[in-house]
Amino acid sequence: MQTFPAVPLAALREARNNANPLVRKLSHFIGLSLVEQRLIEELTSTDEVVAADVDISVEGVAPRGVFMLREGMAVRYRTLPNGGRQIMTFLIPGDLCDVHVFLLQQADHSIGTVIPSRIAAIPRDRVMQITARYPRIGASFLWSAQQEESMLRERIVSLGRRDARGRIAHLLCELLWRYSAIGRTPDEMFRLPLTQTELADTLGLTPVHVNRVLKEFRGSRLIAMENRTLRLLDINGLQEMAGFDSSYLHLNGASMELTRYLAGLEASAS
Amino acid sequence: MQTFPAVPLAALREARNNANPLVRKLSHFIGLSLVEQRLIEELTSTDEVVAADVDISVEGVAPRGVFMLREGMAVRYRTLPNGGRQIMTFLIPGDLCDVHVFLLQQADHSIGTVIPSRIAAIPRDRVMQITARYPRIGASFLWSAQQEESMLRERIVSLGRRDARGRIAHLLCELLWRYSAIGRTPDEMFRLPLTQTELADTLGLTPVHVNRVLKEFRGSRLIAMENRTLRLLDINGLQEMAGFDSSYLHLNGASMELTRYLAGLEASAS
DNA sequence: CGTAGGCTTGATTCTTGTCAACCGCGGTGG
DNA sequence: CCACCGCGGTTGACAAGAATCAAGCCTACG
Repeated sequence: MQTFPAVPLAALREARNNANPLVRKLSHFIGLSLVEQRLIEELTSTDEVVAADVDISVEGVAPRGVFMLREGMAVRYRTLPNGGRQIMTFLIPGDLCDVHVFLLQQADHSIGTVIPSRIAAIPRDRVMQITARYPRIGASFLWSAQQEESMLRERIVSLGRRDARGRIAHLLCELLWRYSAIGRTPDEMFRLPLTQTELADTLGLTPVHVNRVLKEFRGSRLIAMENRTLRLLDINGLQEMAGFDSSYLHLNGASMELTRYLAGLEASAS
Repeated sequence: MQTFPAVPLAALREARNNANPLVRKLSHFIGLSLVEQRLIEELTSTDEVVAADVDISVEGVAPRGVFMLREGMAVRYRTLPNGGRQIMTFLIPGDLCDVHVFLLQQADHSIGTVIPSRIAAIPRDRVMQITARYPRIGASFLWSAQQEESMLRERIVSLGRRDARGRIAHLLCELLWRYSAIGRTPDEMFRLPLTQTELADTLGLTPVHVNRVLKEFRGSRLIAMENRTLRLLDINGLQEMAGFDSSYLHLNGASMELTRYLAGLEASAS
């Protein structure tokens, strides 16, 4: 991570330990000042409880506003004419939903919780105001969208060119990295609240086959599961099996050049 | 498509017949004024010839500037440790490349031509200026990015939940719709300059299997191929086989509400 | 005229899907 | 308090879709 005079180290440390998962996530891209952190916290300050298996946004209807997932887990998915469904993405705490979807007449997929969750509804015009006024926040939101898109591409690679083992291993590694980016992976362990059917719908497999592969992973001591909590025992083994390369997550910060450019914008805006 | 007083019908007609494929594509989202059309044409006025099988942007290095594909065809792809490759997207004329990638330190995938092509390099600061000054152009670029993302999700659905026939049929339908959106499909026919290996690398199949399915399609008179030009003989049959629903391409225009909102911005900007 | 890349085809293998049954647990209602 | 129910996980037997291996063919091109 590049530090730059514009943001003091103390602010950086603060961001990395911030209780707000969005601030933590964004801090992997750019150092946010304390003011910027407060603004993001305020932007995502509402708190709404959503039960498990509830659709927040549904295919075919005009998307409702922007929101951030605060706690829990949600999936983007699409149901097919033949009854099947495909999960495209997992939303974990700190994930923003579709800052730009308002451009579309209707959502082309649904978003639904898989476990009880909490979301922060974000008024669209506040987003507009803040991103216009604070270019670094705007840039970090765009970065977040780029990261999501990159994850979509990586899923395409998984589905197209990895076998069942590789797909599952890759997904587990991805989740570990993402949880770790928001500071929620003590001991390479995280809660995996997904049913095997949900995993199958994500990975283009059947629940039966997912079960068999997980069993194999447990047998070869790659993972361990105790009451819905997953522990990755052999991360290197999993990463190798998956051909996992974390660079697609872009967690290594903005370039010096961009950081400087944004600092310039910041200065001229205020 | 919603017409709105801000843009006269003549301009709409002009956009729909514009020689610039980007203008044509964007006109499916929003009616661009003649001035806006001229600006986009000017923005994409440079012309650079690129041979077949040349990488325009390569994985691991900082992305070069924005460009538009003017003629030909390119693919986004990633090569895997084991030597395989996965194509994620096709770029056809009018496709913009990564208005926002400059945020990333390094590209997570490569972009390369598959046939001789022509591209228009676009200076990033001109994009910034124009999108800031002309919100409708800015919005249409964002729409274009949303559309691309939507195509990524649809590919995930294909790879995850459609069999070989469905995947191929879906891809052909998608290309037909996209070519038709830029006015290049006389008689449901278009040039398909891809080798079967490239198709396989897109669809998560082997070249051999792609060959067999195409043979079957020809046999059942779904398609016909004569010297590298493909004709879809039975579009309904293909769409049904694929479970194809074009709404993910979002070609049906912006909502009235958004159109009005952008007109407002336009007015206040000038 | 020779060659390489791409297309075509057949024989065979194997990964994954399908079908079916059973288990165990948590919730619910009698 | 207990029987019932349903969902999710587990396992086995079998089927099928796609991969693999291998060879021949055509054509554009040097």
